[in-house]
Amino acid sequence: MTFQLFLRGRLSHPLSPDQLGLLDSAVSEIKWIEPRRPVVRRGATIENSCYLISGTMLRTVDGPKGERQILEVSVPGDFVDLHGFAMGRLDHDVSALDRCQIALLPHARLQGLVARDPVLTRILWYSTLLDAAMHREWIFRLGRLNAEGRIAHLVCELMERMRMVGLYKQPILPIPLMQRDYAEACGITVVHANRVFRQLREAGLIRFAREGVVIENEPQLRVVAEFDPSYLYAGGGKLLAREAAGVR
Amino acid sequence: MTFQLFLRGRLSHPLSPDQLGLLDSAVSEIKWIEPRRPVVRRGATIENSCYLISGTMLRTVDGPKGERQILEVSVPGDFVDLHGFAMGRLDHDVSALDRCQIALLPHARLQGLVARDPVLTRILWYSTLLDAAMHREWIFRLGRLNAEGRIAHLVCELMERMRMVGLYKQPILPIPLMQRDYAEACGITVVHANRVFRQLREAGLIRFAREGVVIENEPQLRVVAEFDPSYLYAGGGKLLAREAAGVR
DNA sequence: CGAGAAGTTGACGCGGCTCAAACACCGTGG
DNA sequence: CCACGGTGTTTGAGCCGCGTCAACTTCTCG
Repeated sequence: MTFQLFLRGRLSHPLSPDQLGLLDSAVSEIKWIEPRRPVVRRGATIENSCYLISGTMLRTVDGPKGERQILEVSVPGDFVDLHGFAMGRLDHDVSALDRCQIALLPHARLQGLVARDPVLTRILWYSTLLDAAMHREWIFRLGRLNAEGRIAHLVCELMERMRMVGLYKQPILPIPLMQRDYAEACGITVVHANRVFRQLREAGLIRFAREGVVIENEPQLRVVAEFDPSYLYAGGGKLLAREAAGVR
Repeated sequence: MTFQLFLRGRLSHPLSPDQLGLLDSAVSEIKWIEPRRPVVRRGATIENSCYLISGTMLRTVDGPKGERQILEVSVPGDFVDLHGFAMGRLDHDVSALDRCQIALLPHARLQGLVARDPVLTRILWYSTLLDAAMHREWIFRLGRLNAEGRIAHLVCELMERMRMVGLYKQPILPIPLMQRDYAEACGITVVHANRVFRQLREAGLIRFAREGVVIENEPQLRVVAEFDPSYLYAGGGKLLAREAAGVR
């Protein structure tokens, strides 16, 4: 069941066996990617979209001076570059963080699928919009939080997303990001990321480890992160926490 | 012709009269919004999507401590909250910057349109993906550029987008953002935004004015901004182009 | 012509960057 | 078995970009 985790926890009704079957039938190939290997390069015209079955992938852009910015961390169940189907090319790079298993879906087959099934089309559309919603929260994170808040916020997001696909087993967040990756995702330097991790460790919130961050005080971490998970659309969309919490 | 500017410059084949007619028929109401008035509040379930005919709108989020972050500046021809159609609610606020004219499209009618016309559906999907692409560039801007670069980059983007819809007439960029808005879009304070504008003025790149920034040295501005417009997909995506042309 | 809002400027402090060095952890080859 | 180099983490010293606080000026409009 390749697409078992697809949109898990993000729809009010889970995908039907029919829909899962249709998606399965659009897969041309399943393959493994070695750690830190690129999968799609910015600007290349692509003929497949890529669904992540297991492992972690990174979406990044590089500035003209070589500065690397991580745009998103993809976890199992994510359609990594589905938007490439509607856009024809990617405006950023995609690469594997650790060893990844991916399914390739030729655009020609997606084309047929979309022509035949409007409901599934809407679902695919929705999944690309979830990406956009996460992008917006990253903009907020980078624009309005300090270094500590940014790292805490990123950890909260990944924790929440891993929980939705059933891959977060307390207290370890099994995503092997290095401190450099956290720095590149949060717009700070490695050195400062390290200082922030120390600070968070001494406050008893999280501990950094190779295999993944260890969460020691999730409630307090959320406070530091100013984290409101409603942008992740758990359950497919309901009331927002910030609103439900009271303030107008 | 309400949708004359829709995706102008973003498709290799312009929208057909049929497609424009279909969109027109989905409009329930056209109305004006006064400056700085909210249009959609975060979390509210919405029944219409909102297309911007003239004026400028802002998409923003507020943190729990009241920090406001601008997520995007919408210009005429933009479908401001089309993603609300596929998601059911918005995760951010939308408000008018100046006096705006908008067209409301009830989701029920969009629903019918989408069920009937797969090509137009793809085009609408594509337009929401353009938003996501801009979001990604904002992430890069906030994560990797300093204050000067961020403001320069924002100005470059707005210039380019206004040019695509034929609304940038040299040398004025007719978007009445205040310095506070630039600050809130770029993750800096008003005071510092002001210093950056002085710096850019003394360097002869741009001058700030109420009615809009005056561009004095576009090539150099792009250098400072590290600006690469490819993320705006001028000319459109390959796959989509074929479809828009009516090829099956 | 008064009042509020937006823009401008200075003084000062802090968060995060830079440079630099040391330390821990690995896989490799002698 | 140890020596070794490479990569990632940790920590310190000093500096600068940007934030904060607080005036003051200029614009706009009633």
